[in-house]
Amino acid sequence: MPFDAAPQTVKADCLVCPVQTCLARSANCKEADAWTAMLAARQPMMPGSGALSRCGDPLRNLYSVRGGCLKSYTVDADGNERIRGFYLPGDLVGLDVMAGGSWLSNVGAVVPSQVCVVPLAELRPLMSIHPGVAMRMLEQTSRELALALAVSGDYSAEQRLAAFLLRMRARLECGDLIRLPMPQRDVGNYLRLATETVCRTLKSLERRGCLSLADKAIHIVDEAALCALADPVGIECGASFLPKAA
Amino acid sequence: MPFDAAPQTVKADCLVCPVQTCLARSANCKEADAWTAMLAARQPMMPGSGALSRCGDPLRNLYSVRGGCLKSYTVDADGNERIRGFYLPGDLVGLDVMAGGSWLSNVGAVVPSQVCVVPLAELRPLMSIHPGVAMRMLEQTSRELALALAVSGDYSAEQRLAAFLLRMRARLECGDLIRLPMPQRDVGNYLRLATETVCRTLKSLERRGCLSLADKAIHIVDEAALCALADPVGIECGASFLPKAA
DNA sequence: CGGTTCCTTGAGAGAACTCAACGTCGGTGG
DNA sequence: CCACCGACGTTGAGTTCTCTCAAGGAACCG
Repeated sequence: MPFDAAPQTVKADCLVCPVQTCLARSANCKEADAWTAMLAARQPMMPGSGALSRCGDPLRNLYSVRGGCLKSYTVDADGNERIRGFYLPGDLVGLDVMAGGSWLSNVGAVVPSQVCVVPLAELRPLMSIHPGVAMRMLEQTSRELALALAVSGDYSAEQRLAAFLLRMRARLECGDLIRLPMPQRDVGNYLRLATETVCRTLKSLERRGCLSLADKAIHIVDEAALCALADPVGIECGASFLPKAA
Repeated sequence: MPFDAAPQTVKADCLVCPVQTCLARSANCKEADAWTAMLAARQPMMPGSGALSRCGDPLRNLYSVRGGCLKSYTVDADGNERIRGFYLPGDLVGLDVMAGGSWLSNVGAVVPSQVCVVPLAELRPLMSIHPGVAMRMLEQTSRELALALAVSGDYSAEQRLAAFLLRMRARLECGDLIRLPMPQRDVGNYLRLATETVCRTLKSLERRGCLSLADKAIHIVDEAALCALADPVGIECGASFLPKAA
C-alpha cells in the first residue's frame, strides 16, 4: 500500500493514535488503510458546547472516540436528561442507530474530547469490500448489546455502582485509582439512581472498607468484595475473583 | 440457481416458511440460497423440556425462530431466574454472544416452538462471501441494541407495561386483541416487576379504560392513551399517535 | 470575593416489593 | 362425573429501598 495515500494528514495522525482498539490498527493492512482513508475529519468536542448529534437528526456519520469521554442521552417531555451510555476511546458512537436512518439520542462531550468522523456513505460500501470491517462492527455491536442486556436488570444501588466502577476501571485501564471523567450526577443518571443515592452508596461502601474516597478519586480497596457485589449483574470486569456459576 | 440444491428437505421447508423476515427470504437470491443451504437442521422446543443453550456453553450455533416463543434468561446464585428477552418468529437468538465464545444466558421455550439451527462455523465464512448477510446480521443486532437501550431506563410499572403491550402487539401482528404467549410471571420478570404489580397495573389500566381483560387475552381499547404512556420509553410500536419530539 | 457546580447529609414520602391468602382454570385419575 | 392437584391470577397488608425536597459545605473560576 502506498504510504502517501490521501488524506495524508488524517493517516499520519492515525499512525500515532493512542487508541489500540481502533479499526485503523487492524491486523489486516488493507482494511486498516481503507478505514484510515475513509475517515473524513477529526473533530474536537467540548462539554456543553454543541453536540455531535441530536435526537432525530439524519444519520450521516458514525464517530470513533479518539480521546476524552462522551455520553449519549435522550431528553423527555419534561426536559429531563436520561443518559443511555458513555463512550471512551476506541468506542464507536452510533452502533445502535445503524439500522435506522436517524439518531435516537443526543451525543455530547463529558470532558474535552476528540472523535474521528466515519461517513456512513463510505462505510457501507467499505463493509462490502472488506467483510472484516463488517465483522468488526458486528462484534462491537454484539458486545454492546450483551452489556446493555446485562445492566438492564433491576439491581440494588450497591450492585449497580460496584459493577459500574469495576467496568470503568477496566475501560479506563487506570489501575485501582479511578478518576471518573463524569460527575456523580451523570453516574446516577446513567445507573438510574438519584445523585444522593450515588453519594450515600459510595460512602457506605467506604465505611465497609470496599473502597476509599479522596480528592474526587475512588480507590478500590477490596476488589473481591466489589466483584461479589457486581457478580449478579454479570458483566465482564477484568479479572474475576469469583468462580463462574454453571 | 438449481432448484435441487442440497439439503433438499430444509430448503423445501423454507419455501413454505411463514417467517417473512427470515434471511432465507432475502431479496438477493444468492444470499437466500446460501443461507438456506447452510441451515443444519430444524429443532422443536417444548417449554420446560431441555434448553437450546445454557449459560457458559460453547457457542456453536445461532438459532432462527421459526415459530412459537422463546426466552433467554440467566439464573443467579439464589436460583432466581431473570429473563433478558423474548424471541418471536423471525428473531435470531444469540446476537448478543456472537462476539464471545460462549453463551451468557439460557434459552428455553415459552410455548411449543421451532427453531432453525444456524451453524456459526458456516455462518462466519458465509458472511465474508456475502457481505449482505453480514449487513443483515449487523442491522438486527443494531436494532436489538437500540431496543435494549430504550427499555433499560427507569420507568414506572405503567409505562413499562404499556410499552411492552404495544411492542408485543406489533411483533405478534395480532391486531388489538393480544394473547400473550407467556404468563404474567414471565412478563413481570422481564419488565423487572413483581407478578402482583403486573396484575395490579393491568387492572388499573382496565379501570381507566385503556384496555379490557377477558379470557387470558388483552384487548387494546384506548391505543392513544397507551402510546402516551409508552412514549417516554421511546421504542417504535407501530403507528404512533404522538408527534415526535424534536 | 460572589457565583456556580458539585458533593454531602437529613427527613419524609412513595412506588413497588414481599408475604400471605384465596379464586380460577385445566388437567389427571379414581 | 367428580375430587384432587398444580399453575396461574387476584387481592390485601405491611415493609423497604430509593426518591424527593431541603439545606449546607467544598471546590473551582471569573
